[in-house]
Amino acid sequence: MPELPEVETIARQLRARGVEGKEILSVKVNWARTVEPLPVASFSRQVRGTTIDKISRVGKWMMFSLSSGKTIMIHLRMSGSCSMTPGLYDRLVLKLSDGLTLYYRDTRKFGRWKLVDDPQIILGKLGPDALTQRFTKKYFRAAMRARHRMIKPLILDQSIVAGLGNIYADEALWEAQIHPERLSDSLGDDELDRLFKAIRHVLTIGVRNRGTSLGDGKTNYRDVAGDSGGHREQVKAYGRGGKPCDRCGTALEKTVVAQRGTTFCPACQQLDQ
DNA sequence: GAAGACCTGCTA
DNA sequence: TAGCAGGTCTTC
Repeated sequence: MPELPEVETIARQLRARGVEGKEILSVKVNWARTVEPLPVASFSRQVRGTTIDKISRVGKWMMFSLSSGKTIMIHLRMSGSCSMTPGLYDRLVLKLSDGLTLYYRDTRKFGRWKLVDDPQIILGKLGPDALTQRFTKKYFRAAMRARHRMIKPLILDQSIVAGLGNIYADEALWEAQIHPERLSDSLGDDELDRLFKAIRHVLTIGVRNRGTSLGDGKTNYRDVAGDSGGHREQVKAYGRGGKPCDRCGTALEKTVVAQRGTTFCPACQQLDQ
């Protein structure tokens, strides 16, 4: 669930709540596999007593830089979130100085907290973050042309561009009017430029709206305050199968592309170009 | 490119 | 009760 805008929202809110600069007084791990590497005891021992100097984000990774020189790298996967108040499904709890407590919540238990010496070992495998200057039109064109793959799974590939997940991929393709199964090396300059712009646009709007949440259940994204994010009303494609396209009124189609649920407009996003 | 694994909760 | 879900990794 959490993609770039949701992770960015959480990172910003943790900063706003003063988590940076706090000492970690204690660590409680309720689901052992959240933590890597195991065992939990050594994770806790290495983290306790350090200060969270800085919170940052690259792609869907959030990093806590610790005063020890180590880094906690957090990946929320499908259902991870952070809160300053306790709740069901808290898998890891950090007691911080000044009376703050950070609760890591994760219904499906897929998320990970990795303690690493060097974040680059993980970040080095990622393509440029979609909202940084490193992600350029020129890079994007070349990366797409260099491959012969369906465009949707390609823009979901974090080693090519970091940050997009299933929702924003569908949104970007809808906005650029490109069929999700078009082959990457069949796209013209104008189409690639449109998609490049759309990727940046949907993510930027997503951040501005503090992320997206669909449905109302416990498994959905929540920000640090427990809010569901304001981007939900802005979604044009994802989860709108059968509903009319905002652009042309044609019923949106729900299919499966590369094993992922995919919604697109069969009129605006054509396969044969 | 596809399928299975990791998990739980919600919807049909 | 079966099938599905925003992510990634491993193994064909």
